[in-house]
Amino acid sequence: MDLSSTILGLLSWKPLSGYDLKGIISESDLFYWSGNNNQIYKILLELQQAGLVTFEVHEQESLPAKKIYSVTPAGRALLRHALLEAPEAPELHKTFLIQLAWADSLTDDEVLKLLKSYETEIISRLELHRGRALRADQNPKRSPRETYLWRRINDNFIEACQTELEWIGETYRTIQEGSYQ
Amino acid sequence: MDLSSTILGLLSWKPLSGYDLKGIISESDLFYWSGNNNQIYKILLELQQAGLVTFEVHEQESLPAKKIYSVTPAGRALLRHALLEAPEAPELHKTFLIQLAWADSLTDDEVLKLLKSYETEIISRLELHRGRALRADQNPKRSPRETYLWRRINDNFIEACQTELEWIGETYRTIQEGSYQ
DNA sequence: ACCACCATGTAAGTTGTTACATGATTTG
DNA sequence: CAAATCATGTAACAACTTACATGGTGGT
Repeated sequence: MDLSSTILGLLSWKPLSGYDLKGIISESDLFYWSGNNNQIYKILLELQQAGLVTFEVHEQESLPAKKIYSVTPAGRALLRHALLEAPEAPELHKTFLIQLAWADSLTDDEVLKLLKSYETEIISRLELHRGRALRADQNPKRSPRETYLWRRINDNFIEACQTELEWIGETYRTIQEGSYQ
Repeated sequence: MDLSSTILGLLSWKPLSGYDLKGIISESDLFYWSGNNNQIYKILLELQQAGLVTFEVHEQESLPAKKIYSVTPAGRALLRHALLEAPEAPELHKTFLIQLAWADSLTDDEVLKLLKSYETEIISRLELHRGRALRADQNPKRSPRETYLWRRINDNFIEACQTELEWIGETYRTIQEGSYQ
């Protein structure tokens, strides 16, 4: 699942403009790309030239015109193919753990302070995902199963946060007590 | 924590060649970069030109000579500075969840098959990290705290796998029973 | 007045990937 | 005899980021 398949997926849900896609991608954690113009507009052009998407220009009064993209049957076929590819294990980019890995030159106090501020960071992520569970009305809900899967995807992020918080707590206590000796 | 700080960290542990760094980085999940030559040798050159590392050429009989890099005091100072930067929340690249997000066009059976094969993938990751806990003799152990932190970093990956497996199990059962309706 | 939002796009740069080149030595 | 390991490095390309350009509308 790369960015173009993700865009195909989004468009298979409902027709969207490049600007819409940018907004959705840059706000989500699931679609982890930055959502910058350069990539999105370039991919849309490529998809369109490959006959996987088409667009209609929607003129608006007092606002710039927008190109609303939707998936062609060929696009749907390609997406389906991509969805059946063998799942890959997640890539976890936990830079904080790298920080800890080389923390030997830091004092206990400095390490504890880092753990606390990491905890704050994770808590705010957790709040974010919990909030997202409530206003999930803009999620795709084409079938009961899809509604369920989207809730489960959000749960996945919530559970990851909770596991991380437990890990932080245990690590913090042990260092504070010096009981690793 | 970017790749150059990571390399500084590795060299602050013990002097290493570019080839060593490449091996360590490409085998680890913690240091999530691919560990390709192009980046590593380029960064080593930059670090050296900035006076953050130095190298000694070690000639070997019947093997190519190697440049063994180590950190200078300036390099250590910069690393310490990087270690005290505000921790960032992890970036989770779970492409499988994106696959599920657009799985509406797949049958229940196809989704279940994907979940099973994702489970297999995660189990093998778990085994990998469990194994790594046993032969952790090549980890840095400059202090009891560092030994502890490296064990905890490995635990973090193990716990993430376990949480993922529980999530998979619950999702699988619910879809199999159709009890999301 | 200034900033944000809408909506498209481009330019310039950094980072990251795969593949190649060299060449001796060891392993299957 | 082919492949992998050791060890350095380069070339060509793909992916990604930040910033800019345009220009009207609406809010503080």
